[in-house]
Amino acid sequence: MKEDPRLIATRQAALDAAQRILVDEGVLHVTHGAVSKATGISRSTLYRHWPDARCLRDAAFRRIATPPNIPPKTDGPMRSDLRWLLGVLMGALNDTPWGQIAPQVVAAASTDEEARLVITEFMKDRFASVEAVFAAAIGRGEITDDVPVDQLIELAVAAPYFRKLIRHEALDEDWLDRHVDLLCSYAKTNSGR
Amino acid sequence: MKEDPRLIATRQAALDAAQRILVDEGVLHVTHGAVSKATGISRSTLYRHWPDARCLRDAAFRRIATPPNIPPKTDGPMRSDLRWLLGVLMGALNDTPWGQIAPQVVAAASTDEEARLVITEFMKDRFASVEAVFAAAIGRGEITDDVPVDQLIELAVAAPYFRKLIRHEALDEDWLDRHVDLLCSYAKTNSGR
DNA sequence: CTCCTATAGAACACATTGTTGCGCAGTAGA
DNA sequence: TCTACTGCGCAACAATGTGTTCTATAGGAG
Repeated sequence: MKEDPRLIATRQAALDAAQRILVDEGVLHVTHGAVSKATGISRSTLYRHWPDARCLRDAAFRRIATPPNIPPKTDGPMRSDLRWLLGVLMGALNDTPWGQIAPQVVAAASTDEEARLVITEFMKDRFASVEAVFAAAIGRGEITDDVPVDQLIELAVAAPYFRKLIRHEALDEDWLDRHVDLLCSYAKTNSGR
Repeated sequence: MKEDPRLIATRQAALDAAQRILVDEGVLHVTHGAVSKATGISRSTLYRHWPDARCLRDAAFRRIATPPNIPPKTDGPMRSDLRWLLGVLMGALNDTPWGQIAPQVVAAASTDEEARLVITEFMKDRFASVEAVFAAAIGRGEITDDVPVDQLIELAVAAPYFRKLIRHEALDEDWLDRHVDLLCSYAKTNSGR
């Protein structure tokens, strides 16, 4: 028993519009009325699919907030691996819908348990990627295992997020170079004490 | 020609209530109606003071987001100054209304120009405080002026914000000690190259 | 005391949110 | 093809929130 194609078409068109509104105008503007106006789908139909505003917003969030898989690169040298990985992260913040809705997910996480899970899982994944780079560097003997890796990981990820979400400063190649330089410099000068 | 005490009293009572609503229930619930119900002040009076909902919310935000004056401590040593300053910052994030509404300001700033101003001004102030510490350390010769101070300032502030707002991890004394250690260690080992 | 002005309160128009009932049209199964 | 089902559009509706305007009242300044 297949699903009625009308259901699928409506859901897809509505969520396309909801996603666009979420990115362009913010979560507050993702309403049944706005989606209806944008798509031509009647409000009553939208209410049948998503009983209230929260359901609709959650659906729009979930559509965007799925973290992409980052293929690991840990073949060294450390600076190269780190630069590549943080470049991917920076690119996601700059050029994908994720970067645009991240601030709203952050806000939601302060009151909403599910949003908090989404973001902590997301960060756990990011941290693991960075940790793999440092672990590989330790394995190659580039740095020693007495450097405070956990702190460096946090700083590595914190900087681009802080810069983008809170300061609204540009994330560009030049900044990234300096950021990676600082991380590597610290890691190396604190090796083998 | 003094200002009518009625004006002052009304503004203060209204903003007190608006602030409480903002912290307890979120920005969405900060409305003229809600403030009116909470204070007994009539809606028309509130509209006279803040012509629309956005003005009212902005006023409530600004009331909380106004940086408290941090008495500067730059008499050294650098580690002590930095530890003290970041301790104040951490305390603000942990124990003041600012820590509670910061996520909402971050989210609002992604689409709202006024909120962005609030947060960038706030950060400018924080950054200036940290910079004063480094400048004093350079003046005393603790570190040299070829250290990338701007980057260190950003990391110094980014870490607690990232940890609190995005990771929802604890900001405690132990973490702060390690954070300050790392910053100072980097600044000193990269002095006088 | 008198003038000025802030406030309270009510009435109003308007938009948004959410619900319900009905006719229509597209879909699936025989 | 015929029939039963179901999603959709539409209109009407209540409830709430937003913003305006008017008048009467009460408190403050000179």
